[in-house]
Amino acid sequence: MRKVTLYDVAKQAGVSPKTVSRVINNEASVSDQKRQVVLGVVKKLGYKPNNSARSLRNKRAYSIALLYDNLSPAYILDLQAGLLSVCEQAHYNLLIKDCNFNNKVLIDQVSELLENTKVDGFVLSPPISDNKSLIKLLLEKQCPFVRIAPLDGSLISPFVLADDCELAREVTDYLIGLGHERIAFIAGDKTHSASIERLAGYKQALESASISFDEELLEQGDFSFESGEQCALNLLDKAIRPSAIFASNDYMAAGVMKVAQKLGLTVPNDVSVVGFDDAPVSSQLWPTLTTVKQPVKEIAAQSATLLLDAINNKEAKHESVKLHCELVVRESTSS
Amino acid sequence: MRKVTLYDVAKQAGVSPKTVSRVINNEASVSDQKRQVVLGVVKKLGYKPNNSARSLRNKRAYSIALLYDNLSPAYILDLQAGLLSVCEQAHYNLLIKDCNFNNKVLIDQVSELLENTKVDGFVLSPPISDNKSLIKLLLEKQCPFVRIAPLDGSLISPFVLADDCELAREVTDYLIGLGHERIAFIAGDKTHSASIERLAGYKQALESASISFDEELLEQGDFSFESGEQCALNLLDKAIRPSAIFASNDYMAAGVMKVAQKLGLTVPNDVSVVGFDDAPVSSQLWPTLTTVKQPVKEIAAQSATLLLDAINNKEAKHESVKLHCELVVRESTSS
DNA sequence: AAAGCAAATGACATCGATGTCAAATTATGA
DNA sequence: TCATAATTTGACATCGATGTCATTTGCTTT
Repeated sequence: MRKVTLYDVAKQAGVSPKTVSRVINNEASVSDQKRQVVLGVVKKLGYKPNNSARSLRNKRAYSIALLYDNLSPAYILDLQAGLLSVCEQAHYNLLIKDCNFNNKVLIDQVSELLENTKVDGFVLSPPISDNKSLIKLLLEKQCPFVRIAPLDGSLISPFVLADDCELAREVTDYLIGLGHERIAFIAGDKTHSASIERLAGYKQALESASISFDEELLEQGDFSFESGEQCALNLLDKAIRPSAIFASNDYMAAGVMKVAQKLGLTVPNDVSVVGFDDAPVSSQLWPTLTTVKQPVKEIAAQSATLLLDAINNKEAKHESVKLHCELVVRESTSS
Repeated sequence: MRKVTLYDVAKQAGVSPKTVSRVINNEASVSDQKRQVVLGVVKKLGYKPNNSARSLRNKRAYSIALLYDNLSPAYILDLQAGLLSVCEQAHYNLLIKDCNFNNKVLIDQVSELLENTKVDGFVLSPPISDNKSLIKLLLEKQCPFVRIAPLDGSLISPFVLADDCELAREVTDYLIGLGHERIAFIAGDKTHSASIERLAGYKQALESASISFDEELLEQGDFSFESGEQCALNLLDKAIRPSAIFASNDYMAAGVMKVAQKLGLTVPNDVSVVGFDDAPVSSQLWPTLTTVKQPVKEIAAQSATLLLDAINNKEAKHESVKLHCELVVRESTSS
């Protein structure tokens, strides 16, 4: 049983191959009648277009690439899963590219993907979403791309993000609701929009509750476990300890828990701790960590959808989409 | 500047396109003289063969697929990185396939990859490495594949694994060296060879040290955090507690730590804990976890190399490769 | 009913690499 | 030296889909 081609479909349907091609590609000038016939035969024979042939003719690879850097593995894997779900539907391939290297190499590799592999579009995950030289390149080459959680909210491309600010506000409100007033905040790497947004949400909540923002209670981390430890040391060493610490990701929160326990403090009795991201570690610690779950798969799926839109409809306007996060209350917080 | 094709090279080199093709594909019957000339021009023009055209003609996709199931995200990401490093060199694509679904769907999806995408080979990661129906399918279709850490050590395909048994022995020796005698073991999911091997190593070490194996000290987990908790509860509830617990992965070890701490025990003073895999969590706990680091990237790179060999040299004999793990001593163990 | 025009359709060439097979070249042996 | 075998080499067709452009069909309009 040979592979069915366009020609097989054409013969069965009694039309020319070109007409079948038109139907497959959803082109305009085909009569409804023939279109129906062709679609029928396509279904009957289980015809699937040959990607190699299409690529050859069209100079397109029918594939998109995900560029990522060393964030949390679980986050990256969820992104991949979300992208894959859409790509499979659309018969696109997903290429993955670990960009854990210097900028020059990144640019070279992306150029190579554009020129040789003819990748149709890119998904940039943070912090690559704001890589200036990369974005310049993609804009110059007019290659469609989508950014995930960019700092730069201009519509140079579609982008997708989570409502980090709102949820940070909600977390802080929740802590305030528990009776906390001295709530410390550990900010993350400034090159991620998430850091900025989460800090903003924290400040907003304080303001709504008329708690004045105290510079003393703000520490600057970089999303790593070690930075969490360091910041926690600074915070817990103060004359008057904060009664709650909100770290802007789970790795730093884990660092906080370690330091607290080392200092003989009990979480949450002596100090409440909150993280962000719902990384695996948040349910593998004791006490388990109250945190915020981002809809990472949905973010990725949306990104893929927007990207495919942009690829197949060059005139489409760029959109941005914001998705909802969810507070996950576990054991590391109490009044 | 148009893309360079075979024809451009042929013209410059003063030979026929077919000859260039022969050189590119390393075929035999080309005189050394012409071969040199062609290679020179190839380099000079920076010629890269067009994958779509090759695929179309050869009915091969120049890509391999990684099949994985929900193990630890960090493990999967390392596998991907190792595979990518080899694939990029060889100008192969890597497709990734999350197989987190039932067997029938898996088989369908793999068939689809074989028949439509024309994937050239597969890398099976555990526990898929021992999926009977999948292996049957691949053997029938004569599609090359490599298994990572299979239970079944027969050479139906090349396979790559880590020296789990030796390292489990080394870990146990290390604990014995610290003076421990009541060393408990938490086994992992039996469908992973790692579980079997790690248990074997543990038993061997006991035997060498003339410590008799005590059924009481063996618990059966499934690699999850929760199973670690459960097993730890069983173990720490005994009349005479074990003085050390060796969990066969880090997630279960994290579960053990949680339970120990909940019961008011101090790690490592009251009980030493060891994990396996060097997952991120092992350095995000307190105390940090003594564990074993597998060379996951190297395992993946080796797998890719063996797979590409098998693809490009159908007559090649199947090999198996075993790679070394490394004991990482951290804070969760003491005498 | 004839002319005029838009929409639908198809013939053919093409994308880039390679298999097939025949021609040209070189090597071998008598 | 010449016939014959072995090796190189190249002409041409082909993989499957689609762009180009010419042709046909169907529909207005006068």
